Amino acid sequence: MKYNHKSVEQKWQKIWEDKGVFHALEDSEKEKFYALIEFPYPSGQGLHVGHPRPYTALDTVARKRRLQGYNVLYPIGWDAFGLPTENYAIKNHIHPEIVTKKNIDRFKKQIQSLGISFDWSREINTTDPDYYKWTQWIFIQLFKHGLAYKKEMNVNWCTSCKCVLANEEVVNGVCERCGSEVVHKVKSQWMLKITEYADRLINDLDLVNYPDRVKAQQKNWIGRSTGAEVDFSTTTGDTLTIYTTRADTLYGATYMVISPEHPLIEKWADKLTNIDEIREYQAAAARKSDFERTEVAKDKTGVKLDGVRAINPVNNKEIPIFISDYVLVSYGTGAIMAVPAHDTRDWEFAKKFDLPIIEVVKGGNVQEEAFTDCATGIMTNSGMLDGLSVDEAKKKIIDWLTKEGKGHSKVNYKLRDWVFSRQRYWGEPIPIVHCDKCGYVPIDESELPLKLPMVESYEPTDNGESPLAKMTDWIETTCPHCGGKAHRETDTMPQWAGSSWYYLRYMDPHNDKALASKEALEYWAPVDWYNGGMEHTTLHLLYSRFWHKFLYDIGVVPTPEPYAKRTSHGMILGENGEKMSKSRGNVVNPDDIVDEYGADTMRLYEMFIGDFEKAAPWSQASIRGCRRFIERFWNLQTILIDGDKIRPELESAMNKAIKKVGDDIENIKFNTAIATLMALINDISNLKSINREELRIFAILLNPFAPHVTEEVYEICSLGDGILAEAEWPKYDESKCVDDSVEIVVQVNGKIKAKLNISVDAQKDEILSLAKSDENVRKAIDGMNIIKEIVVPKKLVNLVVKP
RNA sequence: GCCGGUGUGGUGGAAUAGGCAGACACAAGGGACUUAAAAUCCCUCGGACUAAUACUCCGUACCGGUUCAAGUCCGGUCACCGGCACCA
Repeated sequence: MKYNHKSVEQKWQKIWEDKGVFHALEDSEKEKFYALIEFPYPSGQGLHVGHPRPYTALDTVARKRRLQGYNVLYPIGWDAFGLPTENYAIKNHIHPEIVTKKNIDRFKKQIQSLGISFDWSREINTTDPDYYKWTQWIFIQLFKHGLAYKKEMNVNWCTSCKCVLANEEVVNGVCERCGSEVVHKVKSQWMLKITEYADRLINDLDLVNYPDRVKAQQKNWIGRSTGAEVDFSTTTGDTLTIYTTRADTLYGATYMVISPEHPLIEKWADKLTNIDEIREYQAAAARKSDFERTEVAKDKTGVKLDGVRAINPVNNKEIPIFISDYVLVSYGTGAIMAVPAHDTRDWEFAKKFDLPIIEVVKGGNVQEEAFTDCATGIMTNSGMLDGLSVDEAKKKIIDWLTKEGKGHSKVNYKLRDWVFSRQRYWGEPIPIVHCDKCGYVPIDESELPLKLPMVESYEPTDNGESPLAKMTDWIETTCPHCGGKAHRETDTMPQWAGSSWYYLRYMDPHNDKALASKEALEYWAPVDWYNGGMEHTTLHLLYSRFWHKFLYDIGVVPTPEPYAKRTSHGMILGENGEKMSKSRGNVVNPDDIVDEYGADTMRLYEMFIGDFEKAAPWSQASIRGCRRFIERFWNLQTILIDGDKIRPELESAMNKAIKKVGDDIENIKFNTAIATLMALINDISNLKSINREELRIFAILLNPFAPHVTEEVYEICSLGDGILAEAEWPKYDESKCVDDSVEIVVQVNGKIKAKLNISVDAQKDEILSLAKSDENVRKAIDGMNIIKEIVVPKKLVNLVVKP
């Protein structure tokens, strides 16, 4: 009896669709379970085998939860704004809307062939005006609350995309998307004040169940540090404020460094005798691209400011001031006190410019290298701080500075505000107009959505303006505030906008009064389980937590965090162990696998391939093992016998399997869950028979992984009215998970000498005497003194002997 | 440099809370069935020493430690992967 996956899979997919069995229920009394995968970007390349890994994983969880009686929401949609589509549209002279539709159709067909239990009635699309209406609405709320502002600033500019990038989108000095060079440009940009939420984005990580590596990465990115701001007076009478985390080393400051962009330089220009040299250094620093700036192991460079000196507030000593690009204008105050004895960068600089190095913390040899250990050092050469530990000294000096009005404690973050404008066509228009009289004014909410106008050309402009800037008809409008002449914002939102709140829309996707109804939000929020890639940890995941917290603050959503639990899948690599990509020629298309082996085999293999959280190379050969397993399951029909109870010979194995498979699915150990089922089918094959109850349970356990073939067998063998229709996830009996007898290992001095089958409830003495009576053991202990006897019930015996 | 992670057979990978290393698969080799092949079924499968599936020894990146017992815990080293990177 050959298993025909094509007809069986088509049959069940049609039944599921016709009956709408995966539609989440409104107004249900049942407990809810909201599972979420990161919605895909519908690229022109179609799906590759990496996409279904997370989809299948949460599908397995979702299907199991349905069998456990939950009202499950497992939705999908399309994150469809973005550059590749736009670039394709430009090249082929097709409107991006048409390209998007074509790509979505293809993705949808491919995903549907896998039999994932998505609720397609809630499908969303970020480029749909009915959807981006609410993206724009959120932006307006951000604006009204002062969290969106426009600012002239130095931005990252991708030379190939011709578009600004957020800090998060610059990787190793190049564009995250296309790998092209990123340069600095001064432009007026829309910004979102994510920094206002920095503390809560760190602290509230305690409220959620994320993997430690995700939490660590987010904390790292936000980069909170606690230190102090200290005011140094200068010989010009100006105050130079610096930020430091080592206020304790204030007596060791032998010079100051300010960034090349520091505003005091302009102020001091006529007092500086070497201003030409300084200007030259400033210009050189400005010319550097991000790539050059981030290059490692650079030599320290800088120029001394001749004509101005700073005064150390603790001892009134005059010290020189330098400019150097190792001090960043965008962090702290853009100025530092340099303590070469206790900071490696300052040490390098001091050695190069031959500046004094004064030890103020004992414990190292500061002439050889900077001593940066805070834990063990004792203060010295530090007046009032002498003899204190570093921690004590920090506290004392900050108290002193505060009292004297010369400084105060201060928290700083590496996180910067989010650069939110893009000079491209295929994104949400920013719903703001500029009026000469009223400034920036949001359009009236009743005017939403502000639709993208049809344009002739989506080509980005070389002068750095959005393609929309050429649309004079569209740009010219009236001010919603005063009715006077105004013009529209021509930049669009970044791709991250639509994905920052999409999980809310799934809860109530067709609502035209609100982004989702209060009732839907109350019932479904938060997302119970969100799986996604590690690459989104400091981008999408952080952005969406920020937006959610804002929506929480203005009373739109009922929970402080969007996602209760986060898991992360590893990448599926090509057969050669490298990342799958078109250029490497190692891309595997899931369509071919589904066609040849079926969706169930494909799903099973994706889950069996290895630890879900780790990367795993694809192996065409290994798939066959999964197909064999499906066929062995299918062929259980041929050895089916009557019986409505698990037979004693399978009782322990089946109870253990129910327990193990259930636990493993919850703990994302899908590979061992499947291994357990494979081992169970081996046991069953050895018995050469399976009864109806055993087959029924086996089919239900396998169903979340291989939903088609299990339903088919369930139906053919008349095991019930259908797994989805009526089956419940089986329960196990803990008392039946143990065998009557267990194998006990007998060791002598830690070496295995025998294995004994002993009744589980055998007592210590009994086990010992049985162990000692084994012939091999007797030989090993003969003529020796037993000095220790270790008995671990149900596990082992270890006899420690000496001659 | 800092933060996080990983290192186990020919391969992918197993091994609650320190207790039989290699589950479950793939590949390989041998056999059965077959005119033949495919499919299926059975056997072998870390290494050394062996006639042996008998003994014994070695073996979880490397060095050392704790323990009756270490892939697992501790200290150190190396390699690789991911993130951050002159953040004061």
